[in-house]
Amino acid sequence: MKRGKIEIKPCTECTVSSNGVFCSVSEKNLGILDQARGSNFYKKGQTIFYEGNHTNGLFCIYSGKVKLSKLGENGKEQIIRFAKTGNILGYRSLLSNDTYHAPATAMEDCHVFLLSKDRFMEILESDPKLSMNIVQLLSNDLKSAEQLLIDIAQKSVIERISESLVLLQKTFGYVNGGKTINVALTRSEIADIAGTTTETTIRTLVQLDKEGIIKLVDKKINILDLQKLIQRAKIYD
Amino acid sequence: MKRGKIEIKPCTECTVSSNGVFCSVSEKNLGILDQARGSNFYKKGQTIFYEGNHTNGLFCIYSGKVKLSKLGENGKEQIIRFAKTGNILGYRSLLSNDTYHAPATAMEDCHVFLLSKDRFMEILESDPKLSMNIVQLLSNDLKSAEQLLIDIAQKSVIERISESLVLLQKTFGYVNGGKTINVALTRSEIADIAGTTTETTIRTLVQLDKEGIIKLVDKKINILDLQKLIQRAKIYD
DNA sequence: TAGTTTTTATGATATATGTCATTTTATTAA
DNA sequence: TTAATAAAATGACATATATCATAAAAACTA
Repeated sequence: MKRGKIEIKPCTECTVSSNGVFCSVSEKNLGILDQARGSNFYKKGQTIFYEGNHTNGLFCIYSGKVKLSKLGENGKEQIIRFAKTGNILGYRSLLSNDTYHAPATAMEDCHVFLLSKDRFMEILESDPKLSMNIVQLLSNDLKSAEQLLIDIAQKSVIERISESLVLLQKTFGYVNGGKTINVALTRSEIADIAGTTTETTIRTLVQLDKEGIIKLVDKKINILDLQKLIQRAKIYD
Repeated sequence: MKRGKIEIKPCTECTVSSNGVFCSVSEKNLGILDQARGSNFYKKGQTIFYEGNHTNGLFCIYSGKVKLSKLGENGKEQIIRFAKTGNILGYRSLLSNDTYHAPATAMEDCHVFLLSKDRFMEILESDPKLSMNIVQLLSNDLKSAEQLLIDIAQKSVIERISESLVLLQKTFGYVNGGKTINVALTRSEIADIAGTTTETTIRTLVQLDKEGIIKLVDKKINILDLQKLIQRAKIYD
């Protein structure tokens, strides 16, 4: 963990995102954030918080990619959201005074800041712009969750898999401007986004490959025809 | 529509709920609400707002029951939430400056107050307690939506139908302390909660009836053994 | 009250997707 | 580099649930 190599900027000089919830916060409050924040590293595969743990603060991703999932009664995982550099985590549970209900797992090595609940609430109360940002964040999450709900309830597997790929490309983009989706996932994890099994996911990806819509190269997924993929996903918006 | 018979109290004397979002609002702001509110009646089956319509305000249910659904690409409906006396509607779209994404339909005759967006935002900005309530409301909605998502993705039909019945009983209670769920729904609507078809819903309800867990009397559904129903739904929380 | 429409009920059948088993291919560790 | 482990791929088969068809009952409505 060559921590010394990573240059970590203070919150007051943060440039990781242009539309994060803290972007509109005052210089003074950013200073408070700096003093209050703790810093954690997580290796790929590590759990950032466990389902059922009591909420102790807010996480802010400085680098890396995170998946938020939820475990069904049978133990099967459902991925409900992704988070990347500049995003915050844990606010849902924190704000409804709840235990965490969706375990977060590092999809690659992550550098994450932790802000205590008390300190966050303090800044939140003194900054109406921030609370408006949080409201918008929650609204958008709710909108996505409802959309995912209806997709899983009503779409076929190939539509859901296609949609999952579109979501991944929208969220993480391409590897330096190419056609390769900029995130590494196993087939089983893709299954956990689309709400299906690993085998069915493999078969479906192979089918999309044969149709010339995507190209599978090892674990990399290239999107050859995004328009067709969106069509296959029956996304109209 | 014997409107004269219904006694409508001003917001300052509102007693319809003890935990509504406006319950903690100051007397002064309640007065403003009174002056600002418009009043609408909707007959059973009428749509309160349509998907895609531009957001013009916030709805507050004075009496009646409402279902919020979402239409899939194939036109099939998925019910995502219910609202009843004291609940508010339309805040999700309003707060993310969006068109409505979930049409709301009156499940019985409804009396609904309408508050303009501007006036609501005005009160919201002047009342930190209110904005905190809204944050909590959104958090809870998000939690439920994620739960419903994983249920529909992973549970079997009988589990989902059982869970839907438990939800209905929790939300609307029993008809005067008895065993009859205090809401009238068609089998097709129950299917739209559980994310299945009308036929499968009918068969499943008959099965639960045969098992002695519920008792179907015309359109009324009686819950004979709530504990067993919860077990059947695989609800553990 | 009779007639029309909607809802509930039930059977027969189809099918998408899950499950289980096995092989091949990658990835990781020793 | 080899061994060990994990992931991907593919086939055979099972099954839950959808779909289609029809009938019976209930709820409107003229």
